[in-house]
Amino acid sequence: MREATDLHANLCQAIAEPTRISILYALNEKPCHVNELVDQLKTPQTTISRHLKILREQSIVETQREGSFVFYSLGYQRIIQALDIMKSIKLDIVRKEHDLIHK
Amino acid sequence: MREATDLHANLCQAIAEPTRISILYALNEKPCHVNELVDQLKTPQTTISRHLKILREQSIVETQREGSFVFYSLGYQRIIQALDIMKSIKLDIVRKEHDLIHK
DNA sequence: CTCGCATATCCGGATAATCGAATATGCTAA
DNA sequence: TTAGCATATTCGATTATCCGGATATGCGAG
Repeated sequence: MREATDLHANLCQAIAEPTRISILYALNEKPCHVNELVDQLKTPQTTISRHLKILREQSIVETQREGSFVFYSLGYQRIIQALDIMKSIKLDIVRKEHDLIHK
Repeated sequence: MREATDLHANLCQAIAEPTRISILYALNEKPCHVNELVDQLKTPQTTISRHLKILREQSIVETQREGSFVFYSLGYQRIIQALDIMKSIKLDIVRKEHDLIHK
């Protein structure tokens, strides 16, 4: 199952980057065009477009042209469920570390 | 929330690698010591230990010494839930691609 | 067609991840 | 103590990832 695991890892890899995580949560609120993401995340357009390309290549997001704008939206809403689980685990870990330090 | 997102991404990053995914699924079956993983995954011991270190640093796995062996186990079982969601999404994507090709 | 905005790609350079052999450390038993 | 197995770390080399400025492409308005 090497190959399947590689594909699995590729998908995980695609969401394992701070800017891309922010993009996914933003798109979960509502579909956006590129410049909305640029403004919202205060990140250069070049950088946003590069990350969007990575998400597109993994089919995590979908695009729809509307005039000169390109709207992005989540292809699979349950990617947010997976991210939320990871977030809650991280929260548990941080809390546990904090408790250890403070006796 | 840049910092929180970075931590979130670090955790995601730690699970986004084929060998580490295989290790996590193996540990989900049962706790193992290092050489069991080496045999099971047919991967050099150096490589396994390096990946285990990364998982340890993120508190994803826990260790317990027993004599000269070190047993590893999952620190948070729900990491498997997150991985399963990602796997099911990947499966959907692959199926969709397949359907497109075969009309 | 041309202009201008929206978006995508190209480029070079910096940083980080991966590998496995070699080597070090830790523990047990004799 | 020493021998030997289990595990961890160091090393150098390779490969991947990231950044953002510069630039290219796509589309609508005029």
